[in-house]
Amino acid sequence: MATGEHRRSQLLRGVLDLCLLSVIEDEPAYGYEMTKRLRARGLSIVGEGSIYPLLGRLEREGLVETHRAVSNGGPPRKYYRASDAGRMALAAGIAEWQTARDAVDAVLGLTATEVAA
Amino acid sequence: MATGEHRRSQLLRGVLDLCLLSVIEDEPAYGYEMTKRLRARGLSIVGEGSIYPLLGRLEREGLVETHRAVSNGGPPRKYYRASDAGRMALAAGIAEWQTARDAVDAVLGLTATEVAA
DNA sequence: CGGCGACCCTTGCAAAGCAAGGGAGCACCT
DNA sequence: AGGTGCTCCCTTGCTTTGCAAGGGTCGCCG
Repeated sequence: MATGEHRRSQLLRGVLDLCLLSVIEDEPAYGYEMTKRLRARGLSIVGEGSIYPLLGRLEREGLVETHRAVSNGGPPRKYYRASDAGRMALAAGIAEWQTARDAVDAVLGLTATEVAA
Repeated sequence: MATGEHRRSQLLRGVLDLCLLSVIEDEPAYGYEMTKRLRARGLSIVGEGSIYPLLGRLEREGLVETHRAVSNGGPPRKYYRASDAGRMALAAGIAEWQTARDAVDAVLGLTATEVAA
């Protein structure tokens, strides 16, 4: 089913970074855990391969700060937390998302009232 | 720069084809006009270069049917209309979109029990 | 003492939107 | 009659971005 799984990946384009920022804004986390959090909140298809490069980019752009801490069983964890710039970028990104989302809803004829089924 | 206009392009990933299908489901249209319709409904950044390749793919996949008709001033218009498969794909795609949209909203903390705008 | 699970990271890949470019037919103006 | 401009169609390369696959470290349990 390329039509199903695959489209969902495309839909995450341009939002995944926001999701990551949002998740660590609540409280810092390490990569492995972020995938679990995302999964728990409904984004079920996000794997590690997707977020580590992204996390690296966010760090490079100064949107997140990192620090290391040991774990009880495994290599040291790398914790990520949102920086001030990260929070601002998140807020801006959320605004963009809302705008785009509403526009798409409008085009698709989903303008309110009707939910599911 | 990259943060504003650019992100919006990314957000359209995987939805543009649905938007096109939706627009021509209302009533058939030719490419040039679709961009206007999308623009009128809030998707302001969609250019011709984006939709013609996409339209070609939709036709190749049998989701749209086409026919030619003369215009009063210009080359013959190529009209596109949704096929049965196209309507089904649209319905399926809309469902995917809703799911993904809700998940993203949840992660971004926009769940907020209906702001009822 | 060897394997397993938690945890980190990198390298290719493919999809998809966009900018830019190019062309044809018709009407109107000069 | 000839030029100019609008409508309309289509193609080629580029870039971004998420994903699959693969590999590595560390500590604990069997």
